[in-house]
Amino acid sequence: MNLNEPAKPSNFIREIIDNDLQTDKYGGRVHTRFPPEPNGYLHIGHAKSICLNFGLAGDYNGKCNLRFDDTNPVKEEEEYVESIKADVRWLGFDWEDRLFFASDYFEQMFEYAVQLIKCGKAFVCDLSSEQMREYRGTLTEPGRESPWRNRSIEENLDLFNRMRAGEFPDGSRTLRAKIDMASPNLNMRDPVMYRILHASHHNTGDKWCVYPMYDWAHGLEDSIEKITHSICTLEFEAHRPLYDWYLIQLGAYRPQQIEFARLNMTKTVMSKRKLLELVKGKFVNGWDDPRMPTISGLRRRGYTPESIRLFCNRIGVSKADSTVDVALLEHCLREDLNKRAPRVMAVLRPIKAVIENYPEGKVEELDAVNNPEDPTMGTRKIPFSRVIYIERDDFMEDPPKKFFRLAPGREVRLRYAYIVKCEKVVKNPETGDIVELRCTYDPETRSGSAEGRKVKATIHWVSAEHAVEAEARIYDHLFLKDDPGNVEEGADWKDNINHNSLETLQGCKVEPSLANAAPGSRFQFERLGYFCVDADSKNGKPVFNRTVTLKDEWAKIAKSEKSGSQKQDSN
RNA sequence: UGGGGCGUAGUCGAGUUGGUAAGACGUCUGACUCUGGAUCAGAAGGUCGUAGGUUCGAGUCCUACCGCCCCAGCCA
Repeated sequence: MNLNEPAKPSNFIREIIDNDLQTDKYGGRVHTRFPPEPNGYLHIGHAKSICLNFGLAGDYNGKCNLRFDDTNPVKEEEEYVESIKADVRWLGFDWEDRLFFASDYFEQMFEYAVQLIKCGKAFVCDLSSEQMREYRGTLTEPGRESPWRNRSIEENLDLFNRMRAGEFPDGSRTLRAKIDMASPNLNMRDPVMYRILHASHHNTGDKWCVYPMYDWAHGLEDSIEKITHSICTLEFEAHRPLYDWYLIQLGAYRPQQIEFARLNMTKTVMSKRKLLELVKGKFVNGWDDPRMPTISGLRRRGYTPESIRLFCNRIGVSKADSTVDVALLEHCLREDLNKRAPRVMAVLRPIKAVIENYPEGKVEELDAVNNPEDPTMGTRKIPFSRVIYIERDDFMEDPPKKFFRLAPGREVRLRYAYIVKCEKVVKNPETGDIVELRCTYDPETRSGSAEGRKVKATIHWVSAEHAVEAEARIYDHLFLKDDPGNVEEGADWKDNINHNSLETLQGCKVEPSLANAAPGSRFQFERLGYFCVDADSKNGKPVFNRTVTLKDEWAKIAKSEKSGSQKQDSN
């Protein structure tokens, strides 16, 4: 895959692979897999894993499988497998003909289990889950062996087959590996391999009523698919001895498990549980709410696959717990969109401006460049007339020193048009609100003319007569704090939700070219930010999601002045 | 507390066989600009968790300590 992306920095996984290639451990092959459980939507943390696994395969001329780890029918649904496939594809990765399901291997896994029983390494246990917990011991005390641990091979075989046949109720028995109840690694204290679950599975229906546990299943899946490097997150580190143990007992092909640190990001939450809670609790409008860190949310927000891949390559891979600043994600987005997004003029909070000395009824078609970063994107015509809308924030009646936009008696350039001067402010006599601005223009200053007068600012505008009415959804971070999960005792992470993370603006005025913009298309609203057409748009009434603002020097100045004056207030 | 991991600038994160610390984001300066965008130039910011030791020399090796994360689901 040629993504035109810079070389990825080295990391400890590449070192392992390089070394394995040198020693010919896997015959020169690199074969990875992305193994999601279809029990939720993918998020940016999964994107890190996807980019890692598919990226490595691509860079080393290997392969990467998409495999659903669907071993728990009570949590998994078809809806999730479809969304996951769509998200991986959207991110730009291709599993070709290698779409697999753990459930495809259930029969084979069962046979492997029989093999383990036959060599005396597994047994059917009748302990209840509570009893098993008691027998397991604690972190500091060894466990005790199950009283069922020494059943004969024949009895184990018989019982295990009858478990499969559905003779026993849920929870009544398990198949367990016979390892070591005194192991300091609790995962090795005779772990459960199969549990009885009379539940129908999204893939196998009611064929099975015993389902394999993760530790038993995962290594087998990797082994069956001849995976070379089985990359997973840090919490599975303590499971690696078990992963290895099963495959060694079976004499099966054994991949190398490698663990890396999962992604955390500021101003958001990443756990499936919390994400689900946000959706179920209606704190957001579904999994694809543009404030969600889900792939579908980011997509709807207007993120590009390229920007997400770029981000994943830039954050690197390591074993240290870390939290990446969301500003880096946003930086990658701007970097990508800056090159590609067509520029367009849109006024989000309009204020009317009448250019008094401009002839009534006259309309000029002015040339505007579509993208100064890319001349091949050409130009377009935009209409200019006597009455226009400008951004309310671009005018201040009593501006501070560092504000150099429009104010009474001051001049600014209207982008692609003329220099205008504010002559008068018209207010509602009752409320004192500014209703409109009366301006004059200098006919000698039309864009492209040889005139060389400089003004301190250029602002965007839309001709009132030609404006298209639009809705804009202004998104901000979903959480107030960098680490929403880090709360005092008794407090809830949801207390950190930013209740102003969505502001819906009606009556926005956008240039006519946007009237029928296709859902999903992305634009830069000049001076404001990048916006993406939402699927809620109707013909002639587009809805825009603000993807991300432009970097805004003025916002920084305004903010620091504000906090400066607050400091003074408190003194 | 038993076991397994991890600790390099505000945040990520490179640091091959020991020769006194890449890069990116963020922050701050300046230049340029018909987007206060982009671009360009530059700056600040690190006792490499701490303390010892080996060595001419240690982020890299040794020892001890400290801190953080994970494991006691018939979840993954």
